[in-house]
Amino acid sequence: MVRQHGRATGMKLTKISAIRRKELRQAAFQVLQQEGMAGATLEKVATHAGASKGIVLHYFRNKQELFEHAMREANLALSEAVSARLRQATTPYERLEAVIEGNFEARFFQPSICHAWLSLCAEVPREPQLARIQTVIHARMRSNLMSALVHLLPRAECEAVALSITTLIDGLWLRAGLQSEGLSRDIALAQMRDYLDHRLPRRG
Amino acid sequence: MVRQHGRATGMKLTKISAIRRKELRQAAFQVLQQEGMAGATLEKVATHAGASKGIVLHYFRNKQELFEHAMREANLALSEAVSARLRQATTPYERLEAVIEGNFEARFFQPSICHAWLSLCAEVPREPQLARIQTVIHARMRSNLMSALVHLLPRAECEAVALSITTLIDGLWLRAGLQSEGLSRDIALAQMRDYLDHRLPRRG
DNA sequence: TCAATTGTTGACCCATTGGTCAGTTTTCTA
DNA sequence: TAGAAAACTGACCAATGGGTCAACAATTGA
Repeated sequence: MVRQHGRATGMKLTKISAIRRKELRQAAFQVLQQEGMAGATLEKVATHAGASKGIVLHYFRNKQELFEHAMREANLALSEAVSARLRQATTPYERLEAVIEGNFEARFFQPSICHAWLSLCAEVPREPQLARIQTVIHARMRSNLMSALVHLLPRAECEAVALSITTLIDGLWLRAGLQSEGLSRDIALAQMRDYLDHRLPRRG
Repeated sequence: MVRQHGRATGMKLTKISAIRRKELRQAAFQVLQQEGMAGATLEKVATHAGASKGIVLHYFRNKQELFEHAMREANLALSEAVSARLRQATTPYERLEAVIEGNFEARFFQPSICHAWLSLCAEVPREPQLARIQTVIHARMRSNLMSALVHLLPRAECEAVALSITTLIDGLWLRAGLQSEGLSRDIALAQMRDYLDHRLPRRG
């Protein structure tokens, strides 16, 4: 809905405004992929979006706000991918798969994207806004997993397994961001399957 | 001559030179803990070590080299902790535990340290030196794990399990660096144990 | 003891960058 | 279609930070 998050004001939200903001958020994330947080300058973001530096600060209070929105935007895409898969899933196990496979879709699980993500994560401890977003992301991940796990495992184990799955996903993303050759999607998915096969009770 | 990069263990090494370098490496890592890579300026590192900016660049070519050494230093500590535990271990299972518990020793597994580590990781894709160090770290981790796993599992599964363990450790560190309250050591260790209990064949 | 080496400092340079602003162009609307 | 509002630009500013350098202090060793 954009409505540029709360910032109160009635905010008419001209079309152009919405479009430019989105362009800039995306440009910011793309620059992040190539340059990391250190090299992600306002000028580069502007250039990347085919605009001038001035306009970036016209739409975003400052650098932090820009990258905060970039993080939201990037997460939204991933989040929607998972939701879409979740909608197709009928059984608990399928819902588990939906969450996992959504997180490893080819268009997301790429070294440069993982790297951008890593850069954002590294800022989390010093940027309360980013921390909040991160919290939300983790909460949703947990919730998605739990809703499936409670039907597959004794209640007492669900929490731990949900955390393990999240941890594995994070760890694999980290690895993919670290190794330039990247960790292949197949290996990542195989890892996740291996975990589920051994941790979940046998089933048909 | 400084005999840079300690590697060639020749170790003539003026005393003062060796000491200063170590102080600076450590100061660099500490600043990283508090400020992240963005805020880790040469001036701050110098101040933190009770010296002037000039001296930092007297001992290290440039900022990259300084933080490269900081990463080496930090890793060395962790690495030695694992080695020490490994030396005490007799059975393969104990060796596994040594690696895991070494990676979660209380003095290492702290939010600020995990955070510093995260900051370093975020630079890896753009800093070939850091990438090399990271590669070495992963290689040693894998090797340590494999030497234990081959006695506990069919050969074909070892590689995957070693990767899973590494991934879990990385993921838990990441999480600890992200959440300010941090992930408690107990939970982290419980996670690892839970994984091993389900992935390794039953044993006495 | 006296040079030579090493350690150390602080001033200085320069490129970069986040952010401001005054003013110009485009778009919207009455 | 005029004028208000929004979009947009580029120049400018102040601060920061990496890196250089010349000079000074301490240490060493012959």
